[in-house]
Amino acid sequence: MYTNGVAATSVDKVLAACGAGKSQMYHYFKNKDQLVEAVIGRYLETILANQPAINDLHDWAAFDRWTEQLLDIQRGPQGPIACPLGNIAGELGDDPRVAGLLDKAYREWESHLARGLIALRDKGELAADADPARLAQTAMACLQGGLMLAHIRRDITPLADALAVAVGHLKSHAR
Amino acid sequence: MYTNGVAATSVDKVLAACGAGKSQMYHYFKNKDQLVEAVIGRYLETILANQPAINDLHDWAAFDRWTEQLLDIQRGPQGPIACPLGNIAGELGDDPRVAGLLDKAYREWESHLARGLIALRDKGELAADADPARLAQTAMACLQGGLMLAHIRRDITPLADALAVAVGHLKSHAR
DNA sequence: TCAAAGCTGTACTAATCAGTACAACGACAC
DNA sequence: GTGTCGTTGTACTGATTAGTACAGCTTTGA
Repeated sequence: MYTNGVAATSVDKVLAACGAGKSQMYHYFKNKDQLVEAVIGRYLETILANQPAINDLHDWAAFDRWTEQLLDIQRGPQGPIACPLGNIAGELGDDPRVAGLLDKAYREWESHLARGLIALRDKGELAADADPARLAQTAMACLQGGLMLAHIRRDITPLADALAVAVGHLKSHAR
Repeated sequence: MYTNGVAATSVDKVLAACGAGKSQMYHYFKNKDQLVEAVIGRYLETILANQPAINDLHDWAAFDRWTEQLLDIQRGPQGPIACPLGNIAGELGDDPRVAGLLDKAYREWESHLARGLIALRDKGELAADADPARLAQTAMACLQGGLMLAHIRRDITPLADALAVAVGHLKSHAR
């Protein structure tokens, strides 16, 4: 589903790939939509597991370490890879049900950034009137766009620049 | 295709929607892939036609008018809408052929921004060592991510903030 | 030991898919 | 008029789709 899209990935292909029978699929999932729902959940888990630095945003330098970790993932052998959630968003974002799930997933992702920003605010290193959730949302927008362009271009530069702009924007609220 | 994705939109549905027969489709297009190719071209035309302000980026204030125009589109009755090119990128971006077409389309889009930046540089209002193409690319990344989040959230804020950050970044190179 | 409940393999259906075959249509040159 | 070429409608094919039916398997609990 990540590589070829959700619609182009039939249930039969999924089952063949994992060596399971059809009765298993329809025993554990009501239909393909519910499978996709589980896939979205798995995407978020994988994404967060791949960027552990997002859990240690205790100072401003940690944000730089986080972006460096993101860039390192994208420097892999197969070139820049797309964000799985972004892929789903493009294909199924008009479906209100899927949009809701994606919204939740992104908010969870952003909450890690917001947590770091709140810690900085509590330490007096972020302006008291700064809005951590909104700042995190803006950073996520830059990250997502950078990922998408980097994937399409097979070039990490758009992501690197977008992340630099995003973190620069966060730091512009530093105290 | 824009609403439901490419794979979920059968050739038969397209033909039914426009009242054409199958022989017409396969007379003018070799196969569905070529139809998709034409759709991508049409997407770019529509996108550029919807933001005429991108052709008049003669001073810094014009960049603000351009972002305001983008936001006005998204303030429409049906809420924030996704970028058609971004949708295709999510579903088919792993296909090298499609990725190339999207890359070309985005470069064409960005070239309008770069043209404005070059004009500013020639007037001495942009730093001489600034890279217009790269700045345009970064702005596009922010724009794309903002569009995607705004669409998923049914809220224009992520796009507004991302655009503000993008133009702020451009202006940070002003002379 | 036995029955119930949970689990799985295989075969199937009806619908839909992209693409083809082919006859017939229209305009236009001569 | 007539033949040619570009165009179109309709019917079709074989493959694939999501989902179901059902029999048989395994585990569990008493």
